[in-house]
Amino acid sequence: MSRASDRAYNHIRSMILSGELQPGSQIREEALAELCGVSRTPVRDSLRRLETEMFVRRNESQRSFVTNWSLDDLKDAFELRAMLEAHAAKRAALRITRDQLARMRDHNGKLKQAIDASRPDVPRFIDSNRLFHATILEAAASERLANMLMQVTEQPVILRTARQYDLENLRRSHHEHDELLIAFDNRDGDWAAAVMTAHIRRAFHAYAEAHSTDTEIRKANLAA
Amino acid sequence: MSRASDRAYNHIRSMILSGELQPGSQIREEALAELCGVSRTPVRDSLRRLETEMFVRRNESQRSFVTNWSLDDLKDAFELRAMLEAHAAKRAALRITRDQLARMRDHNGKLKQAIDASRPDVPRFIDSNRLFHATILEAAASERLANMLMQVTEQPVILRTARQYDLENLRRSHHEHDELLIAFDNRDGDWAAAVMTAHIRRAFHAYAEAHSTDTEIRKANLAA
DNA sequence: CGAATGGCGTTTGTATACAATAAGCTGCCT
DNA sequence: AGGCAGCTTATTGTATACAAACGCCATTCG
Repeated sequence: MSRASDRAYNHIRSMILSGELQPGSQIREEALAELCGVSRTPVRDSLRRLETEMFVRRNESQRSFVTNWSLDDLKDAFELRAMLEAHAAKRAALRITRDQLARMRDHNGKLKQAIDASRPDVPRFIDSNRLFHATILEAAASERLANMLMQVTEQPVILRTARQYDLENLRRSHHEHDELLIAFDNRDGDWAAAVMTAHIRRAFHAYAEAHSTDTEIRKANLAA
Repeated sequence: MSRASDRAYNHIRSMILSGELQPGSQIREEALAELCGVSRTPVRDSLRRLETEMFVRRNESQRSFVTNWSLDDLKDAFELRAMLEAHAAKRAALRITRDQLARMRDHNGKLKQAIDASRPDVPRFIDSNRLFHATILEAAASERLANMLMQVTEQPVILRTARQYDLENLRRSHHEHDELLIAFDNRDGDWAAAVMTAHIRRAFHAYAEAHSTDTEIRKANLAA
């Protein structure tokens, strides 16, 4: 994508994710265009794209609004993600090359280093984690599957999820990755799929728990 | 969507599906705009949309081309579709209402009538089939899932698939739908998912067989 | 003779003006 | 007072002009 379009897309997306654009609020193309310093044309492109990614929705008369996520929506997205990633893992187990496997080991090694540092290095954890999963997707060798997973893997939500992991959860991730590697080594697709399902679903529950704590804290603050 | 955009989208899509725009050939926005009788703006929108649906792909320098499907690509799409529809069936089995169930029965009844006519009425079969599956999706109550399934359910491929079904395959579809209804009646999600998986995978193999026959006929014609 | 480079033509990207549509308001009628 | 009609304004849709990027071809230089 080109410069203005990219800028608009990233800008709008980050405004949504940061809460600068409130969930449920209306979005006007011209206002965004000014904020992004571009014309309406690339803004329109971005909105269409964000719409397919479900960050934005349009009402029956074509007005755009920031999507208001419910916990159920998130659960839905995670459920689909778990299914798709498990499928990817299964495919990957049957196709993965020595080189890809080596790279995955490397990523998981770096991930462990990030945890084992005196203070856990969360950004590094996140980056290694991303590369680890990206390699699986590469080994799965299905462009369609990759596209779909992108749609359901809201990087931002993931990111917030990881930030909220406690050390225990980070360690679990590392061990699950290790088990995945063994399953891959054995070319056992069903095993890989099962480990992956567990991996994603645990992540969701860790997120949901942190989220509900958040909500309770917020409620408490409001009550005070 | 609005008039010009709609027109462009449908026109381009049907030109791709009919083969009027050959797989692999480059697409120029202005040429399409003329063909559709609109300006480039709605054409661009349509191309972006068709790109996410994988009917069109763009090279690294933003030129657009009609996607050239391989049998493997189709297999991929069907595999994902089978997985997603099975998931939908499972969710539907746990949520479906009396009314939705009644409508499904009705659609499947009409489908049977279309088969039982003196000569099978394929368009009516296709329509009832579509409504049957749409009702499952409605009962599954996941907008995300519905969106994803749309992406992987190339109506046209489906349509050609159904056209190539022999009567035996149409009857099988009817019976599989019947079994799905029983699974739904029993609120047995796993049963429903299993039947659905079988249903979609059978459809794929029926298609692949017909397709390979086609290919052989074409080859024979070329050789002659 | 081959490879690099520069310019030209083609194609896409962006901005902007104008058209169409829908929402909201105002005032009138009941 | 309530609701509807018609107008006004806000917002999106479409067309078009211009800018930028890219590929292709020819020409030149090693």
